[in-house]
Parts: sequence; C-alpha cells; structure tokens
Amino acid sequence: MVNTRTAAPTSRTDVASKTARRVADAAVSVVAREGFDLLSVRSVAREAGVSGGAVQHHFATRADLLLAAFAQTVESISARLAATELDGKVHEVLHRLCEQALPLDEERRREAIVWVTLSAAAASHPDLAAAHRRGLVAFTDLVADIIDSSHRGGEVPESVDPRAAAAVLVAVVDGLTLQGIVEESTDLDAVLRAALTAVLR
Amino acid sequence: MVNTRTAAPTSRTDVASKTARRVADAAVSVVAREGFDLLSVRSVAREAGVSGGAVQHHFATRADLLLAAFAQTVESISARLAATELDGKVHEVLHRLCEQALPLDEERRREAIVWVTLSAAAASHPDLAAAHRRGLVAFTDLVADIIDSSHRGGEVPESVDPRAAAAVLVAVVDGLTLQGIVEESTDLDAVLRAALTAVLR
Amino acid sequence: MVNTRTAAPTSRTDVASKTARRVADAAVSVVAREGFDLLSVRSVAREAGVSGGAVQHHFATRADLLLAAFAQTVESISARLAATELDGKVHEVLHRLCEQALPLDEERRREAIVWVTLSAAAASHPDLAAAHRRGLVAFTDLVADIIDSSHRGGEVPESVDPRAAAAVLVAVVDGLTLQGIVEESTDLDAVLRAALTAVLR
Amino acid sequence: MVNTRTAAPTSRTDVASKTARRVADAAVSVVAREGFDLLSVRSVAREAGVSGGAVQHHFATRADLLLAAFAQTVESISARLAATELDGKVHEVLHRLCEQALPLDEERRREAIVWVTLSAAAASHPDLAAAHRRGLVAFTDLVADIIDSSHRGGEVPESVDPRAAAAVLVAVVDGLTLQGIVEESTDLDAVLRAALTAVLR
DNA sequence: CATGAATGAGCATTCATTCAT
DNA sequence: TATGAATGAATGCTCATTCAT
Repeated sequence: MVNTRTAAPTSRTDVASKTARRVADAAVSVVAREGFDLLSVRSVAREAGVSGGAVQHHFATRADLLLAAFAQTVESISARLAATELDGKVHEVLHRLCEQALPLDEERRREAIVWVTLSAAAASHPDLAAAHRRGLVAFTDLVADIIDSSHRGGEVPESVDPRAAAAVLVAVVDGLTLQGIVEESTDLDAVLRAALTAVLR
Repeated sequence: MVNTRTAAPTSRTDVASKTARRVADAAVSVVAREGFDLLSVRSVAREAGVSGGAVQHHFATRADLLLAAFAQTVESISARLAATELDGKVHEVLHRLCEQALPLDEERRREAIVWVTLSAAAASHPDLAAAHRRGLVAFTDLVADIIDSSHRGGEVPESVDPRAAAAVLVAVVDGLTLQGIVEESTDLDAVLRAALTAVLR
Repeated sequence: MVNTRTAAPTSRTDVASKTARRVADAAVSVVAREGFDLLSVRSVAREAGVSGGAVQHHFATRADLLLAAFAQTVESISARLAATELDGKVHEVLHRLCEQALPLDEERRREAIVWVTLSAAAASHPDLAAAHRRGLVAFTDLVADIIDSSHRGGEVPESVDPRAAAAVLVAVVDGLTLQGIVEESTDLDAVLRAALTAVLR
Repeated sequence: MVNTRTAAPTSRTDVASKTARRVADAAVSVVAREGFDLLSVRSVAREAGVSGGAVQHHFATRADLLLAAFAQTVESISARLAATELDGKVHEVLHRLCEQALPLDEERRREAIVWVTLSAAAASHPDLAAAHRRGLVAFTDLVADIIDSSHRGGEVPESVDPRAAAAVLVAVVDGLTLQGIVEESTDLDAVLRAALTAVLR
C-alpha cells in the first residue's frame, strides 16, 4: 500500500532490491505452507531459488526474516483493504471490506495463516507486536470511519457507537480468520453477515 | 473432564503415569512462555525436571508432545467452561462463560496462547486440527444451548437464531483471544459486552 | 550340528530357553534383512515380538547378540553341510555339498549375508573371528576328506592334493557367496561347476 | 585413474575440493580400522581433522559418506590393477594381478576390508550394489582379456574358456580376500597359485 | 523370566552464522 | 551483491543399560 501509492517511477530504496523482495515473499510462502517452525534461512533460500548466503545478505538473522514476512503480510492485507470500493450501502461496504481479510481464496488464506501465526508468535516475541498492532489499528480505524460516515446518511442508528461496533466487527473477523485457516469448510460468510446485521442495528 | 467422569475416584494408573502428565504440563508451559518453536524435547524435559529420555519414553516424537500439549489445553479450557455457573440472566451467564476463554489472568493467558498457537500450527499440520475442532464445537454447542434455553423464558427474542448467534459470539471470543495475547492492554471485556448486547437483541 | 548330534532328549541348558532361541533367530533375520548396523536390542526385540528387557535378559550386550546371531548361522550352515548325502561321484558330491553354502534360496541367502557380514565385522572385532574360523575349518576339512577318500577309488588323480584343492574350492564358494548376495543374477552354479572341473583334474 | 585422465594436469578445483577428498579418505580409514558401524559423521570428522559440519557440507548424509568411501576404494583397487605390468608369462601376470587385490600389506588390507564390508552392506542397501558391480566387472574383464590374449601365444590351451576361467579366478580372489581379512595367517599366496595352476591347465 | 520406567550418551541432521572469495 | 566453505551449537531421535516391580 505504502509503496504502490507513494512510488515515484523508481524511488531510491523502494523495494530494497528485487532479491530482497523475492526472499521476503518466499518467507511468507514457507510460513504459510510449512508452518512457523520450518521457516529457516535455508528453507527460504530454497523457496526463493537463491543461495543461503544471499538470504543472509538481506536479512541478517532469522528474526529479521520473520519480521519481514510479517510486515509484508500486514502491508499486503492493508493494501487490499485500502483498495476496496467504499461506495454503496454500509452493510455491503463493510461486508466487502471484511471479506478482504478472510481466508476465502488461496492468497488470502496464505496471508491469514501468517497473520494468526504472527499473533501467536508475538505473544512470546514482543518485537513482533508492533507489526500486529499496525494492522489491527488500520483495520479498526477504517471500519469505524465507515460506520461514522453512515451516521450522517441516517443509514445506521445513532445509538451504534462506531468504535465499539468496529471493535466487535474486527474481533469477529479475527476470530473467523483463526477458525477459517484450520477448518476450511466453515461458512465464514454466513457468520460475517450475521455479525454485521447484529452490530449495525 | 473426560477423565474424571470415566474413572473411579482415584484409579490406579490414572492418566498414563504421573510423569506423562507432568511432561505434558511442562510442554504447555514452554509453548506459552517461550513460543511454539522453542518447544523441544530438551526444553520440556528441563521444565518438567526429568531426563530427555523420560520425555521420549512417554511421547515418542516432538509431534506427539505438541499434540499432548494442545489436547491438554483444550481439555483444560473445556473443563473450565463446563464448570461455569449457568443460572442467572442470559446476558450474564454468557458473559461469565465467554470470560472463561479470554486471557484475563495468567492461567487463561497461558491457555489462550497455546490455543492460538494450535490454530496457527493446525493450518499446516492437519493432525492437530481435530483437537482444535473438538474445542470449538464444545464451546459453540454450549453457547447455542444456553441461548436456546433462554428462548423459553422469553429472555431473548425468537428472532435470534441460537446457532447463528453462538457462531458470532464464539468468533468474537476467538478474535479477542487472538488480540488479547498480543496486546495486553486491550479492553476485552468492553468488546465482549458490546458483542453480547448486539447479538442477543 | 553340535546340538543335534550331542543332544540327550532334553539336556539341561540345551537351547537356553525357547525365548533365547527365538531372539537369536530374530537377530539373524534383522542382520540379513536390514543390515549389520540396524541390529539393535530394540530392533531384535521388535522382530522377535518380545520386550526389550527380555532380549537383554538373555543377551546382556549388543555384542553378545551379534555373536549369537553369527554362531547360530555358522551352526546352521554346518548342520546343512553335515546332512548332505555323501554317496556318489566325487564331482557330484562336492557340487551338492558346496551348493549348501551358496545363496540359492531365501534361507541360504539369509545365512550367506550373515556370513559375509560376520567376516567383515570380524576384521575389526577379533572376538568374532573364532566363529568364523570354526565354520571355515569345518567346511574345508569336510571337502578335503571327500577328495582324500576319492583317491582310494581312483576317481581323482593322485596329483591332486586334497588340502590344496579343498582350499581352492572353499575360496571359490566364499567368493561366490560374496558375489551372490550382492548380485542375485550371477550364475553361481556355472562357476562352481567350472571350478570343480578345474580342481579335480 | 578416472580423474587424472579427464582433467588437465592440475585443474583448479580438481576433485571437488581437497577437503572432500580428505574426508572420503578418512571414511575409508575408519571403516577399515573400526568397522562399518563405527563409521559416523563424527568419527570421520575426527579422523580427517575437520569439523562435523564440514563433513556434512560435502556429504549430506551418512549414506553419502559410505558411498564415497566405497567408491573411492573400488577406484583405488581398480587403479592398482590397471597399473599392473602385463608382460610376461600368463601364469605370472595373473598372479601379479590377483595379488593386487589380496590383503597382503596394510594398504591392501584396508581396501579389502572395505570391499567385503561393501559387499555385505550392499546386500541390504541396493544403492551400494552399483559400486560393487563396477569393481567386479572391471576385474573380471581384465582377467578374461589376459587369458584370451594368451590363447594366441599358445600359452593356454584353447579348451580354457576365458570368461569361465576368469569367473573362477575372481571368485577365488574374492574368497581369499574374505578369508584373509579375518585370518591374517592364511597362506593366501599358496591357494592363489594352486587355483591358477588348476584353472589354466 | 519378563515388563516398563527412566537415564544419559550417542547418533545423523539442520541450523544460524562467519568468512574468504 | 552474491557464493560456497566452514564452524559449532542446537535439534529430534535411537540406543544400551539399569532398576523396581
């Protein structure tokens, strides 16, 4: 999101070399596919098709690698949220928005797994918490803003507190994300719709 | 819960030897305190105060150890839910119930971390998914039953579908769990109350 | 051979318990099927269908187990040699005899593998050399005796030295054994016949 | 032999780094001196005077290490055979040749032990069989060629089939190798001479 | 005789990291 | 920038062995 919107044709540090980007992508893939504990300098190097030394050239430690994978995932989800069409009825807009974060296709599933993994890891590795918070706040703010705006159109009763409602909705999305990555058959959409109905009333 | 019901008050070998139990407990502690990837046969042995060989005598592989830690956590949370007082107003009962699963004190925080970690790991290790599902289903069923019962008392409008409402509430609890283990300052209780109000209306 | 010939109906130590026998057999099977280095107290226990402790009850150390496997194999081959019909033309008798030691069916193949393995191991574990020597001497003596006897019948020229010829024949059998266990397709019989023809002339 | 012919006098990286060669040599030494089952990544590293990691850098698994030790031994024996002087009387030439493979000094004894060990191991690890076959075929072909050539000089009667005679001789050499590594006192030379006499007649 | 718990040492293997190129 | 060699410290796991039952 940051990059795509701010990028001059070829800004200086931009993507910190194409290789670095490729390596970070590979890290995301490894975490999503094989799990947190199988992420290693070696496995990422293999996935990215570069030498082990090359990975270390860009990310000195395994922790750096993890952080990069997480940051990139958060950024990627945020970008998708920011790109969502905001015109239309609140209910539909919020539905469209929340869907962006749920594991409803392969790409979103990859990101969802990394997101939950990040949360679990952040509990014991506080250095990761900042990336988590950034994503959480961005999402909550966006939802609250939308609800707030809808007050003016009379679409949502004044009795609905934007921040409280946003917090509930974001919790639902996080909960469904957590459930969805484990149980692929869960009907995430149905629960999301029920939550929207309950919250916006 | 399972054990206490199926066994005589104090059966002889009880839960597969005292050491096995102690080791599984230690595994939970290690995951909660140091994270998923620092759980090793050795770290658990150290935590449990037994030899590495003893750990392996009871849990042949690291995967077995993980599964045991997860199963024990799920069982522990379920036991706390099952022990919750169910008399009173629905709103309060459900509040009391959901609180049991949120990271509101050290013990629940430990369990919450393991729960989220389990979910993340289950995404790439399907053998763990069963433990997750067991916990999820038990919780959802309990919540749905409570809402269903409250229909008869007229406490909750008939328009509220027990299973749908339960799904939303459980998602909120899972989401708050995920957020709560990362960000200790989050006001989980407020969001839970808001969700209850919205859902039971 | 020793046991079958010397056995009183039920001598005292005889087979040192049925379990011991079964364990030694299992050891032979493991070496033959999975190789020397996969023989362990555990693998043998698994193969024999008894507990690890039971194996150790009869064979205190892994070395004992190896020795037992080897001794039993040597004894088994010797028994087969001793049971061979010795009437007929020298050429045919010796052919019949040598065949007993070659890996021409599954049982003999098992024994052959153990025999070669024993030889290789004996090179660095002199404790095993005695078992090897016992088998080698028994075989050589038998062959030499047969050739010697045939001198009296004029079947074999006096110029053929029984012990020298026996040594060559036994070497051929050992060499074919070594080749036969690796390369199942080798025509061991043809080479054996060629050797007999050359040596008895 | 292979290397020296295919490379420029002193190519840059030569035989896959000097360390790799040193490690493979060390592996041969360990197998010869301490036996198959005491070959470990660690023991080889100690013998070669490098770190355990260095060994694994060049030979990823223990199996690779074994294969390298075996291949190197086969190559080494083949090189010695190929370097043998082929002029002179058949009997003497073949005697000289066969001697190269028998454990008549320390170096040949080392190689002989590895050769027999290889054969035993190849019975249960078919990946090793190729190395065995390579050595066996090279030796047999060489012997058969020599006998064939001697037909033209009338030195050996036409009735002697080169391939059959070669097979018998090679079997004798293999058998004597097997016996010689166990029983150092065996008079290998006498048996070899007797075999040559019998076969070339 | 036999079992299963427990120990501690050993194994192959993978790892993060450093360094020379 | 990137590679590959090398290190040394983990890791999971198997092992022989001891001991109480």
